[in-house]
Amino acid sequence: MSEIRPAVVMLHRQTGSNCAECALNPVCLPPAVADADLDQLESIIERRRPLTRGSQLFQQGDTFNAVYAVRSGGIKTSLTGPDGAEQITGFYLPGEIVGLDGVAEGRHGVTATVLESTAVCTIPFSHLETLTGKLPGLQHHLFTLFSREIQADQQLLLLLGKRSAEARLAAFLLSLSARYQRRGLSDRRFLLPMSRTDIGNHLGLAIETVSRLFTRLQQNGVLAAEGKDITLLDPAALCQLAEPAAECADEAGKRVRHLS
Amino acid sequence: MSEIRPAVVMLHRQTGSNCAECALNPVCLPPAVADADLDQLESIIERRRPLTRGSQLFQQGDTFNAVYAVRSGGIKTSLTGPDGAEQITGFYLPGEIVGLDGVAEGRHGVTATVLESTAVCTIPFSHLETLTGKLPGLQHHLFTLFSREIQADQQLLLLLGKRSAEARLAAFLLSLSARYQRRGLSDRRFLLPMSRTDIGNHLGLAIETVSRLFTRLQQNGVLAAEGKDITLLDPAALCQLAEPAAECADEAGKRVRHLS
DNA sequence: CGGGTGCTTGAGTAACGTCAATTTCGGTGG
DNA sequence: CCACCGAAATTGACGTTACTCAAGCACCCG
Repeated sequence: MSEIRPAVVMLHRQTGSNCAECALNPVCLPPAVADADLDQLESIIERRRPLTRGSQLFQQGDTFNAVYAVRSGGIKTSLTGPDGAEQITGFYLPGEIVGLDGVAEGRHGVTATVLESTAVCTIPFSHLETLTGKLPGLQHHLFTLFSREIQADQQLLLLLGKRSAEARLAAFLLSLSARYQRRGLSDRRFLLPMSRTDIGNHLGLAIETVSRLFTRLQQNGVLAAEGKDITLLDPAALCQLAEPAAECADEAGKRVRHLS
Repeated sequence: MSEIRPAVVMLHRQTGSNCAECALNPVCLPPAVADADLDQLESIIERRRPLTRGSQLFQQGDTFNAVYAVRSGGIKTSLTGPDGAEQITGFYLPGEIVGLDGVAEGRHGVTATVLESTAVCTIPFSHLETLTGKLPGLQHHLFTLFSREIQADQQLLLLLGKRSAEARLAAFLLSLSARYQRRGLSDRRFLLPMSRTDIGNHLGLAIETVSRLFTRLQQNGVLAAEGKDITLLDPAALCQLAEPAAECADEAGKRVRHLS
């Protein structure tokens, strides 16, 4: 419909074949490593050919060998209960690290599934661990990544435990927006790498509820959605919805109240 | 009513004034450290006088300096949204480590509040980090602790996203039971260190719902509750409730179906 | 003994889930 | 390029779970 293509695709070929050239450098592992040590890090990283939609990086219960940096595309991690109920615990965008949960028991606690054609860097954890022993900066950075994962999960707990369906979806979209912006992409328009079903699952909502919410947000002029192509028309309003009674950063001095 | 006192109190004076003597040794930091190196670990640990109920170990937003090992008592961590909504993200029992989330931003992402008279070991993180650089076993154990925290949060996500109120409470009680057992205490009878309000908050339920559930579980003979003194009469039934359609370890060969 | 806090119980309701019927989209082969 | 198929998404009607509001009770601490 529009001539402008969403910005997501831009990133694909900017990720070079080594860390120094990689466009994701600032949001991945390397920032904590001095240039001189970068080749040590690189020597342990394996790059595989792109994975196709629906394939799995690892499954819940698999022995834990490596963590994975997403180079392009997207990954979801999900947890299956004994009764078969599945909860998507997170979505991982380029530059983010998947699989950190597996260290504890030596087995992965979640299943990692590819959302769209996706390239990853495989980082064998035992090698990484010996390297962190030598590079204090890298060790600290790895602690930071663990810690960030914990904080993300806890933010989601707040969302699932205390927020309305509307607030959950609003917060989710804002989170994606911020993460795209951090990678130098548009924070106003982006392509959702996941289905509505996945969004609903992740937010603890029925898919029908998610669908109705998208419809409502469009009716209220907060966003425009053409399938997975999302444009945030009024981020401030979205923020109001996400965090009732919070002071949101407003762009044009307007305050927006709860929409019916 | 009964002559038997709940087992929780037993632990209090078994925690010696150093790691080697500490009864929690197997569930805390030291298992990964050779005896020869234990004094190095001890040298960085500070032991404070016990904290009183309601006091705070740290607050959300405080600069991150240390992590804390619970020696006796109990701690809750909670996250407050911009609108004031509060979500309790976890409860920490003796031997568990609080504060790992703070590494990422250098500030604590949660507030840690004391539930009952509680003693902690303060472990300055910068010191711990230099030590982990020297002791690979300790480094790995620390990664494990991070990872375990992530897995706990993700299990809770599954609970909040996919389970009924009844299943949430059942799973919560079983989790506590297992953790007490791990510390050599009774898995059948224990004292809840937290209030019903806290339980409700943690599980994303209204306090009235929690209260009603306790009543119902007692009517069904699954457990007996006298205030915070809980006795699990039928753990297998509780497990059935926690994980619909799962095969629970049953003690007497009886299968229990969903109770109305 | 009083006041407060925490817990229980009941009645009414709202938010969200379930079920079901269409419609749209994306991929595939003719 | 178009026709077709299945999966994904939308929309509506209805049902249920768990929340809210409200009242009463039990317990702890001063």
